[in-house]
Amino acid sequence: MSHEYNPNEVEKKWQDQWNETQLYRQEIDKSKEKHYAMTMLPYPSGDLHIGHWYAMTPSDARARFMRMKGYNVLFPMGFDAFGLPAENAAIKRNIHPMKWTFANIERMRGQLRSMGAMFDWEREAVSADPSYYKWTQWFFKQLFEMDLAYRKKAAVDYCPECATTLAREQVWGLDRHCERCGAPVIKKDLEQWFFKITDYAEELLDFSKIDWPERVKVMQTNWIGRSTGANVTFNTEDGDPIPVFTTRPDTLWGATFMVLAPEHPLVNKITTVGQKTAVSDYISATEKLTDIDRETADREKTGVFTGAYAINPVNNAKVPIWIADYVLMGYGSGAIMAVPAHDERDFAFATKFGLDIVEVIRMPGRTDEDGPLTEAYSSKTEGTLVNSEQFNGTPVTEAIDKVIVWLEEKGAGTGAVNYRLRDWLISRQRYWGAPIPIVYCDTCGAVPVPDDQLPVMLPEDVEFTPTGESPLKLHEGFINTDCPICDEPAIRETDTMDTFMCSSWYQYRYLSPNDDDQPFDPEEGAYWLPVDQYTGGIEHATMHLIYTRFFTMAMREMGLVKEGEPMRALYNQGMVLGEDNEKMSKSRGNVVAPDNLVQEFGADTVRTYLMFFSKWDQGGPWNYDGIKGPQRLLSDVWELAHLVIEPDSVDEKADRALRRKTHQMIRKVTTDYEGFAFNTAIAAMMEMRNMLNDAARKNNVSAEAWHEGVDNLLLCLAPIAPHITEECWSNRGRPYSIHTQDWPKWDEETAKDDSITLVVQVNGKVRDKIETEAGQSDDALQELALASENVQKHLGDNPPRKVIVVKGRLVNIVKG
RNA sequence: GGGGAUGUGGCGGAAUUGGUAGACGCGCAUGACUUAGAAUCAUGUGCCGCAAGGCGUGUGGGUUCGAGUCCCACCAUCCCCACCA
Repeated sequence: MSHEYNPNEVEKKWQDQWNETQLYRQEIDKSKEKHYAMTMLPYPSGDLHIGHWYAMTPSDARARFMRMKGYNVLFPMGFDAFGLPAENAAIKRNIHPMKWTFANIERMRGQLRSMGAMFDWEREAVSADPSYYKWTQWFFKQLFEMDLAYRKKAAVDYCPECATTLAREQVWGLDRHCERCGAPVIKKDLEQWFFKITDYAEELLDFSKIDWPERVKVMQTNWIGRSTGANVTFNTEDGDPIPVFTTRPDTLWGATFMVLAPEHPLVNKITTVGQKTAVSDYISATEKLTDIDRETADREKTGVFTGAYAINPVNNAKVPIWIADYVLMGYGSGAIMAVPAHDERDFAFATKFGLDIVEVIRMPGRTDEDGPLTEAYSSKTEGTLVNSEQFNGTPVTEAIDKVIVWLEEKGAGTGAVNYRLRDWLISRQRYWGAPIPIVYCDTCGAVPVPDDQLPVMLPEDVEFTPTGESPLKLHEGFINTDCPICDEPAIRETDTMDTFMCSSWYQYRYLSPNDDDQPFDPEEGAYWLPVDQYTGGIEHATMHLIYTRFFTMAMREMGLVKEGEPMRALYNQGMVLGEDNEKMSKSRGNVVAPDNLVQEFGADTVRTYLMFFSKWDQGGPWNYDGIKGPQRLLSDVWELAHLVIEPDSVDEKADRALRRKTHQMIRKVTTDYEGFAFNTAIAAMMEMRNMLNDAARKNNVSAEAWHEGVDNLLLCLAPIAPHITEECWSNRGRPYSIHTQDWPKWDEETAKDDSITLVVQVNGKVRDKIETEAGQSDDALQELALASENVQKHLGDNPPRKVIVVKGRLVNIVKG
């Protein structure tokens, strides 16, 4: 039996065999506990990137581990197949997006298979398939009927390059560029569909039911941006109410002016004749500003007086109303009460325009003699109220609540919560997405397409223009239809849905991807849901991972799921970088192509290296030399597994040491897999390999100890390197398949060390190391330590002042 | 400006969570095998020092018998959010 390890041959052989024997068919089995493991599905860009391998193969290893531990594991795969690149390819290369997408999927399926992952392809879901988007549309209708979808005209972020609107999350960077193409994003007034994700802001802030990384929870919390305070209504002199939100109702007496966003609907009405020109000049100047300029915090404040005044409801003071671009229409009510003494921005504005600054919070230690404030004082924890009538002398810490109570009694305001989270804009002016199933009728308004007419199919006979404008808008056959209610001629919605809509519910479609009667089979759902372990990149923290939570909460209202949280546990992997420690990119020329690696090293080696070079959540640079370590490990495992061992004599000590190592390895690998620490698990298996190598060379261990070691090494390695372990297992005459074997158990007694290295310190510095029997009493260890020659030398004549014994490990002697 | 994370040999990274710093791997050095190389095997490998010994986890302080780990201040890098009222 002198066959060489040929990875490509072995991998092909077993991938075929697994396929034939349906080893990875995943079906309901109520005799077993279920485990729904899921890794984020890829976009079919055409080529599998090493990043996909990095995201998916450790996730696969974890799923395989859970399977061997006895769980019935569901580990599906699919494609998030709608989206812009397909359309861009269509425009550039004159290929239909559908053709492009499905060709890519075909190619990527093959690449994904080369990973040797345990995906159940029977459960594959493809979001661009009509049988899938039928249900995406159905969900849109459900949300519409639940009043969670609405249409409004809004100034939305628009990418001129992609010719479509973007969700706020898809606008990136200080310069506010398009997530996809990098072009600067502009504002545009359009009628758009929104989902009321803000209705769930409070529940989305509650992470108590899920075990997600702190980082993601913090990012989502900041994104939702809850702040508490009060809504207070100021009235103009003409009696027009201007509601404002403030987090500092305690500073109301210091509100010496108001500022409205230039887009505020009241601006036109209240501006006095004399200020008309100045105001309209300012508004058009603002419109010309890019968002880059407008939203830079350290920019000098600009603004203009409207000529109008409002009445401060707490003291009836007459305060001027200004407009300024530092107040944003999209947050709160688009208007603020300005308290220059206690808000940095208002202070800067008041200073520039010579507006009154009234101190209403007295900072501790400050007196009247200190003169006017030189900067805003905004502490929420220190200071007391002044110039605030009956509240004078109230500490700030109590004042906020007291003022709210008083405002409510007086009818001037109410306690309020405000969120930074906006409703989710889902309309896209693009072709390659799920059409929004709405028909506009002159008499009946916006009417949802009846269920029996779903899906609203994307027409295939479309022409793409270089401008990127959606060809749906030009497709007469698509646009013109009849109203489902009154049967009169009507017009179809030509926008399609944000692809995040498709990926918000794919974990449900996997349950029964071919079901034509419902989004998913409830029986499957009852068994598999929710997802137990989700893995994927951190970049989705405030997008996909918020959307899918919202979606599931809404699905709970629809009665489709029991729990409002889609994924119980989440793990974020890091990123593989290029050899130069930089993000991989074509322009840098540091891209690592997995297909070539598989050719050269085999999938098992690539998998092992990816899981070995760093802890999974950290990521790190790829290194072509570094892959040699895992490569040697696997070729050694191959040799060891095929070795025939016939010891002339057995060295009891070596035999015992090998058995101990075996059980220590099982223990270490088991706990490491549980915590996604594949790197240290592999290190433990390498130690095992080293010891087996040594035993083989010396030929001094029993056949029992040897086979126990080799078999358990194969079992431990199986989740990471599924092909080579299957082949070795099979060649050793073990039953098919290694992947359905029980996860090995370790014996604590066998794993126990029988000797220890006692570390002896004097004043915390290591002065001796003594090999001694394990399990001795503290007193015995202390005696042993004190007897050390080296210790005596360092101790001198004085008796030790103190001796600390760390059980079974260390003795520290404090000099007298 | 706010929030979060990270900093350990030539390199990737370990460290039972306050108890031997540097596991495991790469690389390197020396040796073996070889006509030679590749591969493989053996031994060594934090730094300074012939040695005894000393120094060492971004920097400076502190707590402790004992600190990579805890506390305070600072430096550097990365990520997220950002005129959010």
